[in-house]
Amino acid sequence: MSTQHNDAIPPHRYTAALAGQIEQRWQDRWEEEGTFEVPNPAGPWGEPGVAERPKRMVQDMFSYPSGAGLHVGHPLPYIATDTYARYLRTTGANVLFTQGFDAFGLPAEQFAVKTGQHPRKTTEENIAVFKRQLRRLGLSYDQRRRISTIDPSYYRWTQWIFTKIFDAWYDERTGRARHIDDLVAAYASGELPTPDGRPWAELSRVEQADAVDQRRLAYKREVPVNWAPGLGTVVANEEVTNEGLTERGDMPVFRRNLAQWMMRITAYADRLADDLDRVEWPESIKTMQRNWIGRSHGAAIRFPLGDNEIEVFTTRPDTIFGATFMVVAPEHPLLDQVVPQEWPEGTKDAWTGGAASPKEAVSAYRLQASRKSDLERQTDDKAKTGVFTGVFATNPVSGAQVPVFVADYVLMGYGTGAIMAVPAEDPRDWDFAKAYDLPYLRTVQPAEGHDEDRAYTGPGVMINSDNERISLNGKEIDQAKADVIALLEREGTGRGTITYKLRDWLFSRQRYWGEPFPIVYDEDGVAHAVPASMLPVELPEVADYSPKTYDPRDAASTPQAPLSRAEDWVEVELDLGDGPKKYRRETDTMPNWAGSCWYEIRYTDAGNHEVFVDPEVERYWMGPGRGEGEGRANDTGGVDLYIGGAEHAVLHLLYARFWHKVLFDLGYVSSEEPFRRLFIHGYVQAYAFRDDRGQPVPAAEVQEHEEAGRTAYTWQGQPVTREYGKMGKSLKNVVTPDEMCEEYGADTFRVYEMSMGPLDQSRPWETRAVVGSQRFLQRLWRNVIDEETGALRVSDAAPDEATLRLLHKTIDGVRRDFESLGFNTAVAKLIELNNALTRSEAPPRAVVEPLVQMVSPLAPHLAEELWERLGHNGSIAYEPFPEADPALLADDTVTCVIQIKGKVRDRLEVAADISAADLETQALATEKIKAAVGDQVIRKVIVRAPKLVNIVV
RNA sequence: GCCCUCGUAGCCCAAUUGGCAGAGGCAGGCGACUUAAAAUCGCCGCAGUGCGGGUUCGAACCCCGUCGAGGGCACCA
Repeated sequence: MSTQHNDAIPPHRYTAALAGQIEQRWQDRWEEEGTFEVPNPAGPWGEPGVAERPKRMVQDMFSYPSGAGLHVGHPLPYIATDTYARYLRTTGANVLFTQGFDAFGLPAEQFAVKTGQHPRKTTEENIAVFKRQLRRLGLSYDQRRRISTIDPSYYRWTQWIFTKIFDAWYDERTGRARHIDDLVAAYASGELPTPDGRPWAELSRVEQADAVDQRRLAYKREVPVNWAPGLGTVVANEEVTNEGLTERGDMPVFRRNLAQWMMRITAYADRLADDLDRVEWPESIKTMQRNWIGRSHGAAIRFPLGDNEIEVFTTRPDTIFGATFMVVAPEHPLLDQVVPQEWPEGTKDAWTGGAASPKEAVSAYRLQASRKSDLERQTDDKAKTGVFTGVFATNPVSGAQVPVFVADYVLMGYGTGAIMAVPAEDPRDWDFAKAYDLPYLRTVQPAEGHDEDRAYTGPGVMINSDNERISLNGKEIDQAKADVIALLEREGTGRGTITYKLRDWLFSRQRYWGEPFPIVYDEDGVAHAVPASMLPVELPEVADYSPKTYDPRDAASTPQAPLSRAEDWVEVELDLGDGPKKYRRETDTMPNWAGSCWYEIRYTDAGNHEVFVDPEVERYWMGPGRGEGEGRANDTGGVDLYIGGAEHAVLHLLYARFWHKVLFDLGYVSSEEPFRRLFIHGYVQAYAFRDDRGQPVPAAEVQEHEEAGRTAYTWQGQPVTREYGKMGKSLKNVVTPDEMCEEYGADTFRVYEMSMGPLDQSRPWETRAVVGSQRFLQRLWRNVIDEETGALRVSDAAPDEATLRLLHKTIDGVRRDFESLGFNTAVAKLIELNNALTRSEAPPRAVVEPLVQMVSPLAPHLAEELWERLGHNGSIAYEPFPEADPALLADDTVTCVIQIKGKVRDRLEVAADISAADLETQALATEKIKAAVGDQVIRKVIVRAPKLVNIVV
């Protein structure tokens, strides 16, 4: 047996194996000692004096414990928040940092349907795998605060919040939510009219309940959904293919109206839009939310049509003189009343769809449109279809008679389901006008060079827009809008309006693996909230997790949720205050979003089983004016730093904001927003390689060659092509953190992830480059520890001037980088300082110790180990971050560049505090400059002392 | 189609935010150590910032146009 290989490696080298031992040891110790458990000002984890301590709350978005485990992309944000949290602890802050699991959801349920395995079992197994993988990375979570949405002790409070939303209504007069009792009182006193205007006392019990339900923030309503009888479930729009089949199983989908729980998020549209101005989020995400809310100011305008009228919504009332026709949605109710028997005079052939009469044409078109799913109507290519309805309406401003069409590019669900079509200024109307031989009239002067064969949507002045009642010509668009609205309101033909794209949130799911609703129905079908004392309503065991399925083509069938099979659970006798009575439980469950709508609040007080959060605890961690919010005007409060991916830019972040605002209105939290500062991270992506048949080949086995000056790739000798994108099993390019920890150690992996590039940018993974981070940590180790003997190498001698200056510059720079999440540049500065020390025989302790401290947020295990070997007893985690000495930051002399017309011509060593006049004199006097200027006339000299002089000749 | 990011050396990325294009890492080359190799250490950078214009004394950075990559939304009147 040969031991040559082992002999070659010094016994105390920082290898992956040694790193592994060190990492394991410190992870155990942190856990035993509860190093990262953080106290609260009150409640179960309350400690005296905490309320006065500065705090920070740092959080990643929930992770979903999928069965596939983690790849190297997943931990990127976790390592970043951990590094940041660790840095914050060294600045004296009380840091709340933990992580939990968003563990309800479809994948576990589908697995359960397939295998009969209880979703709780598979989910908990997945969570265990995740926890093991994450533990190995040394993330400094407060383990006590880790929560999982599937725990009854958590979803008890999710249900409780639901009952609070159910028991609330939005009072438009005050612009906030109030308890439902206030609504009953307002109805009873006549302060608010009942829905049909009759006095409250005259309504029956069921009618009263109905009147209240109509204004609840959580309410039940018949809404159109995608019903797939073959699957027995309702599917989301994105799960329906272009062919109108389900993505999973290719089952037919039918549009059906079903009673579903809804959340009245539209009541908060204005506040959700306006408060974006008060949070520190990336502009791109704010824009996406604003677009999603889609608040648009426009006008509702009534176009007379015989004895009837069509009300349209438009954002461009200024263009009303250019409205040459109108379009209504196929579902528009007016079509049932106004379509005549015969084509009127002036009907063009193209308008009729080949039908003998308008009635036939319209009903044929409506039938055709009804067969399309929403998605089909939207993706059906750009071709516009429609038919003439046989009627003309009157433009209330210009007086023109305009033909009315029905077309499915107008949606019943938005605005009024009818538009005035202005082809000259709207591309969709333009397309329709071209297809159906309709005229256009420009009312905004197009910019120079505009293609005459296209609609013009840009700015300009109004043209062709005047008559005896109004003149818009020559005015800007905004002014023209205001003028038209004023005229409409004066003449009673329209009004200025605000509409939103945002719709109420469909909150029901016909699934098993979700939170049960805390709702029961009495014998009249009236819904009652389950009182707090009876929560949680636990998920019952069922024999079969799948919903009842039907013949795939049986459109008339009705969904039966999996919970409805648990009959013993559904039928229940409760005493809700008026004696024991029989009730039926709601059998829908909540959507995946519910658990992630408030988890940040629960993190702050996860051990409290009396309330969902102690108000004092919430105020401390999330209240306005604290942490990052200190000194901020009009601060909203909320988590100090929330990091996540852009895929949650709209839905999760909007829903969580909505719940938070309701809780704020009802007085349960002091913060107005859940996340004061948001940071969106980039993705770790990867190259994938395909052979000539387009099949992915294992990326790790692909070889790189130089071929005719270009890089070529081969796998097992055959050429393959490279593409860039996500990491995934099917692309055979997955690299896992486990492999990296095995091969290099967790600290190396952490440093590499942080040094790859800026956190907000995506970048490709390159295993080959990880060794650079390992070498850095090895050099650091070697600067402290002798590889042969294991002895300390540091000296107590004072560092030289240059090293000392470098140290203080590094401290200053690294601190700034940590503050701004610039971990890649922080690592570069630390490598530079470390490299400066490798030249030294015995590196000075006065430099080594601060270096180890600065490395500790990035490579915490190694830093703890070195800190201990340097003779310190406690953990390095709370050692105060080194302070930079300002006197050592400023150099005595600097290199000044001298430019002529912006081109560098000479350099000058000058004192850092040189005056502008002296510098100019010196610069003009150097030989090179004198030669370069020659006899040219100096027109101007720009001096930026002490670094730059620019001479303009 | 619309919106948001990003294009700097063979590759990943810096550049005190309008002032010397190069901090750090990978790969590569040369040298030292070694019988040799690995490891380690030292040294080595003419890419002018995707492309075309503009503003400026001065542009990687600001503006306009254009091409490419990634992400998001989608007939929202």
